[in-house]
Amino acid sequence: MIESVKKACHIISCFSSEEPVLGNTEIAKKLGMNAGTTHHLVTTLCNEGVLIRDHNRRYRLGWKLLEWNNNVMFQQDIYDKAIPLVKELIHRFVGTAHIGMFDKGEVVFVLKVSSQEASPIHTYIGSRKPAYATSTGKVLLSYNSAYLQETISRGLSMQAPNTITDINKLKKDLEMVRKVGYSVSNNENSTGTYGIAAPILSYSGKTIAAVNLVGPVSYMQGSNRSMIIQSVINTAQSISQELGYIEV
Amino acid sequence: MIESVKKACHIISCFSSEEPVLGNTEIAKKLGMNAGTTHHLVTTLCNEGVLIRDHNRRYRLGWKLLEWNNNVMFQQDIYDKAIPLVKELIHRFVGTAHIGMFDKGEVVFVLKVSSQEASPIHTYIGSRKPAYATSTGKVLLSYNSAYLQETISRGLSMQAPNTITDINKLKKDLEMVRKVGYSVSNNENSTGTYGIAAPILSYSGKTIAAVNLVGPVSYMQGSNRSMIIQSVINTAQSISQELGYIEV
DNA sequence: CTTACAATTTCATAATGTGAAATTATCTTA
DNA sequence: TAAGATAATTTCACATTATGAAATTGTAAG
Repeated sequence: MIESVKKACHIISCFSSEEPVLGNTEIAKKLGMNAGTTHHLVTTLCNEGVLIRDHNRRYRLGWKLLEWNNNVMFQQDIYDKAIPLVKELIHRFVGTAHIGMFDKGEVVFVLKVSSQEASPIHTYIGSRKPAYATSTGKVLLSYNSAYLQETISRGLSMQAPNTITDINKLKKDLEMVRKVGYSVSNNENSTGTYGIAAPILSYSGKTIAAVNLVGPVSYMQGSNRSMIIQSVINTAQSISQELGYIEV
Repeated sequence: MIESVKKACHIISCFSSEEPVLGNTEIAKKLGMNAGTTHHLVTTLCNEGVLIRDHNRRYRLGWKLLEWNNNVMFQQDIYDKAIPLVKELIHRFVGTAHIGMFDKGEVVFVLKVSSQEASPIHTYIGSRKPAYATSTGKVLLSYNSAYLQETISRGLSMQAPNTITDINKLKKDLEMVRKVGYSVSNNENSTGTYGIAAPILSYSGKTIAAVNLVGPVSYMQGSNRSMIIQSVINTAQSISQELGYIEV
């Protein structure tokens, strides 16, 4: 555990959409660090292109991160192969599709695509939601008890009217997900939205990600609900096959 | 200059689309570092979520980078304001539009949007090209002599049939760019493509970025060439105005 | 011009990262 | 399946390096 590297990471994490520009002392205060130390770290990060220094001697995130990010994308085998398949989904129906992966009790969205007419959804690539409160998350939990354990240990809290906050109820729900092969999130994560998700399997048959389609409750529960479910499952299966998974 | 942070950055930069997965010793060799030291750094980066460790104990880039990246995006004032304007451009014409900014002798593309029917262009968000060989780059060079100096000092080399490799020729070209207010790259950067770029100015009137439209030589030089030029210039001006620049 | 606050630099000291070597794990090949 | 080869990980003494208090310089506001 190398302290200075850890600190450097924390410094980068200080920046957000709310606070895109920070001064040296601001950073130091936020992290409870000495201003001199902070300054050394910040200067190093500037030299590496990770931060950029203003003419006002304030700091912002730099280009290096864009470069790194692209490599995260490429690295995700799943990514390239999934894009066209997910796009098909949003052309067939109106809504927003995500691919989510599990990390530390949460779902991280690694892909987001919306139909032109879709109502806006508050997610973005890289953003996170509690696993137990999302359709993608519940798929991932239902196929991996270690994930479930990790999630439960962090506690369940109300996110929207129907969030499942009872552990036994959650386990029942996940059992059902395993049985039917898809998960549903109805007003569990944000009010008014309804998601349907299905598992993406790696070549080895392990559930490594989930695709979903999210839309307004009324639309998703409407006449083509069963068609949507089938399509989401099909998309997930196609992606799995692209990844080399062979159905038994 | 904090060594361990510098090293950590270099480790992250080791990963690329060609080598998305690396082992500890591979990294160490690539950077000429001790394997033990590398291991400590890599472990720290894993704990921070910047890297992910395989079940084979090999490493890939992690989620943290996605999170950070999103903040780079948000932070770019230019970004939010520019997207709708650039989209207009690619709806009017067929092609790929970029916004590029200068960094260390190169253009970094911070935005890329293509028309549905556009032929693929080998760029992506975060990718780089030599400044002297691209339309966006030449705009940035023509308004900033420090940029030009930096670029020249790194040398000019052939990128495509028409790349300008002579310093004086380049200077002449940049003079013209300043005069007409836009730049043209005709087979200078990749064979068969033609780009037209115009400057984006900040509130203070400084050229901070450039927009371009890229397409096949035949199309771009065709009947609506002058209309394209005018539109690119207009787009650039609209973005500048969005950023608070007031024309004198 | 003065005051106040933030950024930067300095420097002695303590803490921390370093790398050679040992150990353990994994993969290859016979 | 065992032996050999290669890679990952751990250990530890030492030297390097980061640390933070304080001094200095820079900047903004009144």
